[in-house]
Amino acid sequence: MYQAATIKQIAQALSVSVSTVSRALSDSHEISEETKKLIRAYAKKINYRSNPIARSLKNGRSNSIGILVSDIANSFFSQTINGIESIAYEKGYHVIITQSHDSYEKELSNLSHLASRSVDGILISMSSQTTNYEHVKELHERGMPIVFFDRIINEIDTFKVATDNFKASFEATKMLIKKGNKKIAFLGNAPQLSISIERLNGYKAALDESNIVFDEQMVQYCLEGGRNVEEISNALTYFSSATVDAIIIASDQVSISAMRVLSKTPDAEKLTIIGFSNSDVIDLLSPRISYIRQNAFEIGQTAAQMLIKIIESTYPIYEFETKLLDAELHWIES
Amino acid sequence: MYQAATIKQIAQALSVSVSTVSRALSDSHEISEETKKLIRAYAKKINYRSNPIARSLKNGRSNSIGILVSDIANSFFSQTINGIESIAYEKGYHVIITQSHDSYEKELSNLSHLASRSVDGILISMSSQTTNYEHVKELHERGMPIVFFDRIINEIDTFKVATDNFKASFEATKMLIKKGNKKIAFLGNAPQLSISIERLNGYKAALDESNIVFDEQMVQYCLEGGRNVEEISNALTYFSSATVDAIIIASDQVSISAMRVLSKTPDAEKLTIIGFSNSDVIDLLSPRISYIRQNAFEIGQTAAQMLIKIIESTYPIYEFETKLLDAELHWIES
DNA sequence: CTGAAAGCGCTAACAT
DNA sequence: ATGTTAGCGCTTTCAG
Repeated sequence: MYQAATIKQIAQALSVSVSTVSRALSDSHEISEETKKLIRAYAKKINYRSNPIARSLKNGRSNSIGILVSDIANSFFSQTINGIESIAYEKGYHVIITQSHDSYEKELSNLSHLASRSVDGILISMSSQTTNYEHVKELHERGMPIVFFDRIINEIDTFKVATDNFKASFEATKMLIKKGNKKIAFLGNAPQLSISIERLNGYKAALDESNIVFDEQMVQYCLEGGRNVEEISNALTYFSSATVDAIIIASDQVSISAMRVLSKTPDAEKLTIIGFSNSDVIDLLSPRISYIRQNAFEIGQTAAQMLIKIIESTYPIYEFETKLLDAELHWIES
Repeated sequence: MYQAATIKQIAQALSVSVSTVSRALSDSHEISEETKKLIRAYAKKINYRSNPIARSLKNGRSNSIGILVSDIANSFFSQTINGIESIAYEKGYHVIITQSHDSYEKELSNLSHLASRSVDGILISMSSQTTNYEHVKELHERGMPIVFFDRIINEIDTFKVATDNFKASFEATKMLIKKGNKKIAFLGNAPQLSISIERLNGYKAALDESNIVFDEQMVQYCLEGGRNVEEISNALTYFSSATVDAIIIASDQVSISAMRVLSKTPDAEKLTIIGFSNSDVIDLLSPRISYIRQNAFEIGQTAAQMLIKIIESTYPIYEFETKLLDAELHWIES
């Protein structure tokens, strides 16, 4: 097996103490330039690299952060992760990615896995099947730095980053109205998710502003977050039979799954669809779909910056900010 | 700050020694059932979790494996990662994912990052811009367990897993020929990649079997692996002007980018396209494209199993296997 | 069956 | 300017 060099070996080889080596390598001012040079040269020669695990044990920090998302195959999340990584890397942190696949059980086990002190903080986007937040609360109360992004929860007071979902949904709905659609339906992810609630509120507000009466029947949810195509198929069939003009789809995965269903639906062109999606091929799908693209990369960057701020803060932080970023509406004339 | 419970605390609280606690928690046979029960109960009560960093330092293993892929947003890779995770999780390993974004520099720094972070082994799919393999060789020679998947290299003797690219490409080309296409072009990723070479060979063999003379002019490569749309656009324009009947696209990312270009090309329907792709919406794109879907999840699982086998092997391994998995050809009649 | 003690590699307070 | 020592949390001989 591969045996890495240690400061002890360097110390013995040069007949100095380990502390001298340690200090020399961290460029301490209390070591003479000569010895520093000597030690650095030898360290380089035997290709010494400091053991991060030992250092972690010593100073109680692992210099790694955990990420919990529902699915990395989801374009929104893979883009967010790229944003997170760009900041983490720059600041010297490793990133450990875990996926809940929208399962509460998986979320639970991933969080406890991450929490067992191997990460300095966690970036969380909630699973769509989670309705009980005790596990996150406990983690937070025990002092684990946490930042929520995308699917945030109000129950915990910390930094949060997301798209301005209300605004994005409001504007999308207004656009649908402006284009002459009368009967507009809303198809969401699980109802307790922040993204579902905020996007529904934006939708309602837009209807309201145009004096369209909100109709409870025009709202359907996908409890399994778009994984279950049948769920979506049922909702779409229901909307069709209710002679809906347009649908706003409030989730990336649901948008894609809905497109799959619609591609096999004869009269799909009659429906105007606008969906939240960060898929890089959303504009190539048929039938055509207008879409709302979130600023995923920047959401990731912001979340990572916030988390590292908490981790590196010497004093406890009591003032937390919730940052909302604008999304882009891409209207496709059909 | 968050302070985790330690075995020391348990020991003091129950007036036993730390070693007793350690042994009790690892279910050693030399501890009485009574004390075990007592200790486990208290450990559970204060929510004790063993500190993996301390354990790593002690036994020289981190129980984590590193992954290096070009891009997690690529469906093939996100599916592969899911396969890797399923095995890793089951066997008690953490997974640290890094992306090269097909850059040689990034690959270099990620690998040294992973190595110094003391992962127990690394799963590698080479960047398309890498032509010098010294960095990987050195890592391997220093004893780091490595398994290559998808984009493998011959220069290093270890376990490897990939699609049977020759066969997949051979069959796809045969299908194109069978469907009456005469002039068949090949569009690949970077030419030194194993996936490019093997798929080109399969293409050549199929032409050969049908007595079609191989024409060097009918082969184009994308040096930037599909990131640069212009590169692809040029290749496609070139093929068009050469009145090609069909194109086989030998890379996931290139397939998607090519579709983007073709969606804006007037006579795109005249071309028959067949591309390697694991995108979950490939069948919804327009124009229609036939596709070769790799068994990504299983590739990931196999690679992870191989790596863990190396890591956990007590004796050095000298016999290495290269496993090739079949892909599925999805022919779409247009 | 249980305890004492060493040590994994590193840092830092406390000597000298 | 350099050395000594203790200790981070855990496992594992070695001693009872």
